[in-house]
Amino acid sequence: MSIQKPKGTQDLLPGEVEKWQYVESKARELCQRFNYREIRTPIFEHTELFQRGVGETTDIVEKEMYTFLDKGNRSISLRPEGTAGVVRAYVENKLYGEPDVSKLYYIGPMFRYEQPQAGRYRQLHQFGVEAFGSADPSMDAEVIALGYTFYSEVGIKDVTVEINSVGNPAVRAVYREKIQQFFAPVKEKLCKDCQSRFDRNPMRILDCKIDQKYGEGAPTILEYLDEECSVHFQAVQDYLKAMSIPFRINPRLVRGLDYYTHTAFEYKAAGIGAIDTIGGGGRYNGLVGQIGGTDQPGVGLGLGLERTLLVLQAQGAEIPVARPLDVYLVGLGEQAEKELPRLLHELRQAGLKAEKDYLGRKIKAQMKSADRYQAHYVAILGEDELTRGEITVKTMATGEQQTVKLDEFAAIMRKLSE
RNA sequence: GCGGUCGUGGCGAAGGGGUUAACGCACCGGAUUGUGGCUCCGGCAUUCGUGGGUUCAAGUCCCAUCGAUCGCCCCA
Repeated sequence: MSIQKPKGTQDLLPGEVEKWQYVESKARELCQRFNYREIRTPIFEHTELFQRGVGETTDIVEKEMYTFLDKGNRSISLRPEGTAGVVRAYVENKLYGEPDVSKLYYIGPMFRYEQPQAGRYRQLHQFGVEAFGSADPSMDAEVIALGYTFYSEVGIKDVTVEINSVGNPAVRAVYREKIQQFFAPVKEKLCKDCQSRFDRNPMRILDCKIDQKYGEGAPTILEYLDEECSVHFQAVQDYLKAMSIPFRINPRLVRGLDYYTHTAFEYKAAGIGAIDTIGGGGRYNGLVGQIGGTDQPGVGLGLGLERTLLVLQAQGAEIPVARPLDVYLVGLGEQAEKELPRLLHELRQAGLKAEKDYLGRKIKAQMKSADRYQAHYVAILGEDELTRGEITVKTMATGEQQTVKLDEFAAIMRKLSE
């Protein structure tokens, strides 16, 4: 058996890759309008960054990282998400010293060692933004709006925005205790997943499909928000309403990363089997300080590009693919064929998309090939034309033919193709 | 990490122990000495993911392994 791609990875072949280019260009163009600038950070980092940043007890760090020792015996991990690396770069390059907030975006691969399924890969791609330096709720709202705008401009219909406040560490500690108290009496009746959630992440029990009935009437974190948290959360909502970004409050929304404070949000859409989350993010006010910088507030999001494309496909969206050929060159006879590379190059220099045969096939097969490429014109150079210094140009749609001077060929083709 | 289903040509897909591995699409050649899309004719898997086993005989049964796919935990 020949070598295969590693489990959970994909080859993006021509025909598919154009869709990625389309989505990526939409993201870049959007970021420009929102005044976010691109940042490119390494695909691998010191493992410690993710342990400290993402959180030691998260699933991502506990069981999903690609970690290895390099030849210098350093523990290195492929990045499982984008925020930690960007925060590290922000701190290391002292971007907090800039006169304004830092608004950054990235597009690139992330790696998680998981069992693949619909919409889940070991190498996945995210488009993300991070905004540092402002704790203002208008920043949260802007980031949420940016993600929503991305989905709608890329052509996805029916994206649901869910938001929640996860408070601050003090609020969460209190709430965690309350929720454990609430579930303690029925702990033995919960499904086995929820029994383990009880200690690890009790808020998740509320999310469980099996134990819905036990969750009824459970306290929500919103009831325990302190003054500051609840004012912030209300302001985010007000801004979203003012921007006409539809959203719904989901007090049970919990994210899988430890660093979130205040606002947490997710984008959901149907069409990828059992998975409905296509992107998410939130505010992370303690993170920059934890990574070692002077403490700076931040808010960001990460959107899954595979999931974006899958939902687009499920919705039957048409994504522009390859553009047809302007000219296909056919040569008949040795002498004429020798002229083709030069003519082809002239066409291309004139800005045209042009092609010829490289397999020594007969004219019939070459015409067929031109047809497959949806060539607008086929230019045929035979011995007759060559001796007269001319070339025959056939308009494929009509079948009409004309003869043009060889030395005016590229210029004429350019005019015809305008 | 766990569970279900599946693995036959470039693609889709029949065949479910008996020995030339259907068919469709695509592709290549010809009918048409220098012209595409339609039609007709012809060609195109020493081999059924890989390894081992059962059998006189194995795509076909058994085991293992790898992969795909879907789901669980969790997430993009």
